[in-house]
Amino acid sequence: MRMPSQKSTGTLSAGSVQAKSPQRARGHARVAVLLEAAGCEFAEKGYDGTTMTAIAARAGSSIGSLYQFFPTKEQIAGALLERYVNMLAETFRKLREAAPTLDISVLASRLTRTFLKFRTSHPAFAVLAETYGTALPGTSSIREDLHGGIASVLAAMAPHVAPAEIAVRAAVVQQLMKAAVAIHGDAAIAGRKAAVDELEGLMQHYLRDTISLAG
Amino acid sequence: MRMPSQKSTGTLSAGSVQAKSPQRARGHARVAVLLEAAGCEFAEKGYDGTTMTAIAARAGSSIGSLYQFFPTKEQIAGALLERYVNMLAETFRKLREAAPTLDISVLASRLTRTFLKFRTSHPAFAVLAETYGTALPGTSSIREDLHGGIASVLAAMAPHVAPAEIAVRAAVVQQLMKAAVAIHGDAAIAGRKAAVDELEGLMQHYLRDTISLAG
Amino acid sequence: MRMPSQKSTGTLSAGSVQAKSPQRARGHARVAVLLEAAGCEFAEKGYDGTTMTAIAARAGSSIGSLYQFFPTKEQIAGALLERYVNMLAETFRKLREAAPTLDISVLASRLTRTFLKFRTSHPAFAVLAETYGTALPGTSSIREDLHGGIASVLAAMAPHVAPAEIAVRAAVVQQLMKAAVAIHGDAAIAGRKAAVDELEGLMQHYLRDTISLAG
Amino acid sequence: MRMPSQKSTGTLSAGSVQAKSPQRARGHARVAVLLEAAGCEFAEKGYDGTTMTAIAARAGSSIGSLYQFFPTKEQIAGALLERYVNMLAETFRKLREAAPTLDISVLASRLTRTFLKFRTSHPAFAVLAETYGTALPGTSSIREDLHGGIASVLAAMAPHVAPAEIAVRAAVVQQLMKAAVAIHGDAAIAGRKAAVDELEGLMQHYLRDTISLAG
DNA sequence: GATGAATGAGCTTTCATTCAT
DNA sequence: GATGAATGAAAGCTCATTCAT
Repeated sequence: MRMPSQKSTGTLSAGSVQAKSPQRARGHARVAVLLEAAGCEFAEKGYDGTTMTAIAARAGSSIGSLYQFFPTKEQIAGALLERYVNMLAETFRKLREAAPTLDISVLASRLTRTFLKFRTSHPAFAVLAETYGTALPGTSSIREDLHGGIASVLAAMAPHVAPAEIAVRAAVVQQLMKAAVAIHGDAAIAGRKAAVDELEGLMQHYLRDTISLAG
Repeated sequence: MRMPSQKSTGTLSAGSVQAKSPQRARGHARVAVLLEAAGCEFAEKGYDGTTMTAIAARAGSSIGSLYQFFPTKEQIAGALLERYVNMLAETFRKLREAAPTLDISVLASRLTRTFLKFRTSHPAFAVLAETYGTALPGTSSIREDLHGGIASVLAAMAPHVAPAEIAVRAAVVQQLMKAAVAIHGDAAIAGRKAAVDELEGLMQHYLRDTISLAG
Repeated sequence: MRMPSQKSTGTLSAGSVQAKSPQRARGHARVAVLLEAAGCEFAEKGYDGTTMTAIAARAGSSIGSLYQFFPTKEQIAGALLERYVNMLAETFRKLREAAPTLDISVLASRLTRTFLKFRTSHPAFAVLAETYGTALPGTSSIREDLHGGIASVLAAMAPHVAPAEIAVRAAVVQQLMKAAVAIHGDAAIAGRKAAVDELEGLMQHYLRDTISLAG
Repeated sequence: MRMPSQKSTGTLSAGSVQAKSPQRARGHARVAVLLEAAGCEFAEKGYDGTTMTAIAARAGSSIGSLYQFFPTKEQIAGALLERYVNMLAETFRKLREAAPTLDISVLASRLTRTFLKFRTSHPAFAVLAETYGTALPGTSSIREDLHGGIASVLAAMAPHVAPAEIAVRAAVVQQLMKAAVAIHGDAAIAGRKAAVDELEGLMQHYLRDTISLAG
């Protein structure tokens, strides 16, 4: 494992992850291709197993071009993760808006499946969240972002429940979502479809229980 | 990530992982110290971040000595993992024996907490399970071992339920256990203790539901 | 210019420059060869122009071997410089002991020529002293070491002169010595031999002037 | 140290260093800004430590713009050096004209201090002179230019002394001037002001000695 | 068996220089 | 002419593994 010379804070402060943003059309296109390639590499080889050379090669770029936009391996991971986090935030925003009108069974299904779909179509997310998920204590992390998104959905679903309680419940829901992903991704399980359904049922049960809480 | 020149199979064939079982007491002691050191390093630095040199140094041995017992980095991880798996198997064996006489609430608590304790006292397990958890398709993995252990406990708890159904339920229980660990380990969550309790309640609910299944 | 990741203090604290000192006969031999090769490379190409690869190649070693004993380029330079500083210190020690009995003209000659000989037979010294000579403010540097050596000789020569005055005179003598080296090394000067003699005369004049100071 | 792919001669052929003399005022201004920026960078980071990108950025230009005026890094150094050499030549010219009417003590002071001032206000000069000072044998160098300037002053001061002798004396004076700079720049020396005064005294002594030579 | 030295492929990163718009 | 993207050789450094004593 190689570390960049300039020690980073260990945080992925969404916003200014890229050191040098492209100023020409060609640059923007190149950045997109590079991020795409990086996503594939991270998904296939893991963070440490991915080399900058491989990313550049997969993107059809030279190594120098890669470094023009992403001066460290950490930063390309950060840019990718930022993108994913934004997508997830958007997803949760929509879910939150729809939550008040949704049947609990539908909401449970959405919570279980949406994340599952996301992870399936963006396999690098798991790798990067794992690598950068455990940020330094006191730092905002992906886990917290997710937790906040889920909490907002739960709050929309059960507006009378106290925020502190919502926070606890959101943490549990978050883990149920991860559990669904894990089961889905585990090829070894014969009845994994059935298992995901079970988890959805558990989610439904838990959501109903949450709603039934006194304000 | 550094790879040995002669490509390995990538599998951790549990059983005969150690290349040379030490015949003498000296050897046994050395192996124990080395594994202990490796466990600490893996837990602190991750698999890729751990170097053979660091393991040897931490164990007070020379690099040559380390290689005498564990010819590759993979094998030292394998030996450690094997050890952990055996400990877990033993835990599940005891739980299985006790299961028929245990109250569901107690069993739910045991399932939730035992794994949690184990992961806390053996932090390297998570790292190694993560690294070698997703083995090549068709290979026996830690996940399967765990799954089997849990299934045996569930079978002892609910003998009348069909094996196929037990397998599905075991997968879900396994994820609930992981969820408990994740929540416990996440320092950012304020009410993490409450969240673990919630999960335990969910576990209990799920176990009761499992027992209530028709045979 | 490439910088080591672990920022150094910028100081060459003589004593613990090498990270890993050899513990076997073969190691000692290798270290000697490596230092010799490094000296040649630094002398020929300058500090920045010298590559670790080139040093290893010149020493007939692999790059890994070089890094086993000198983990950074800075450290190999430091080890070399330390060696040179020790040699110079020894030279000045001898000169200091002889100073009381020496004729001024002889001492002037010694001061002028000895340094000149040293620089000629250790051409890397100039390069390294130049590179590391300007240490951070408040840090002991080669220049200071030299200054101290010269001051001790002057003090032995003129024991009645105040230390503060000696310090000033030593600084001037030091520059006269450097001047001799510079002239000697400058091939473009036709009468460089004559010029060195002139400088020696100047040195003699200055030493006499120093002795004639009131205590 | 990075070298261009097409090997250069390594020489700084003073005179036509700039590849494209700007025809317009805009260009002249741009060149001045670029040289100014380059001077700062060289002074702060050294020759190898300075990057073309950094120069362009400091000048508020793009890298492409920089290369339009200075096709290589070497050439920008050359242009800067040429400028410095011209300034020094001018200084010496004035000094030579004034020399016949000047008191020796004043001349000694001028020689000692002028160079000192120059180096202080143009810190990049030292860096570049160091880097390109040791040119290939047979090439005109900064040292020679300086030497010539000093010799002309000495010749004006002591017209009856033979040119060969003047050359030797000029070399010594040149080193005394450098010595003054070195002492002045060395912050570690407590009594550096006193030391510079000493050197000035030595210079005076030497100039008088030069004048007293038989023709 | 124990030890430390040796090896070298491969990694991240830099930067002078060239190109296309 | 001005700008920023593209290029790739080369540098410092790491570390799993092998060897010799």
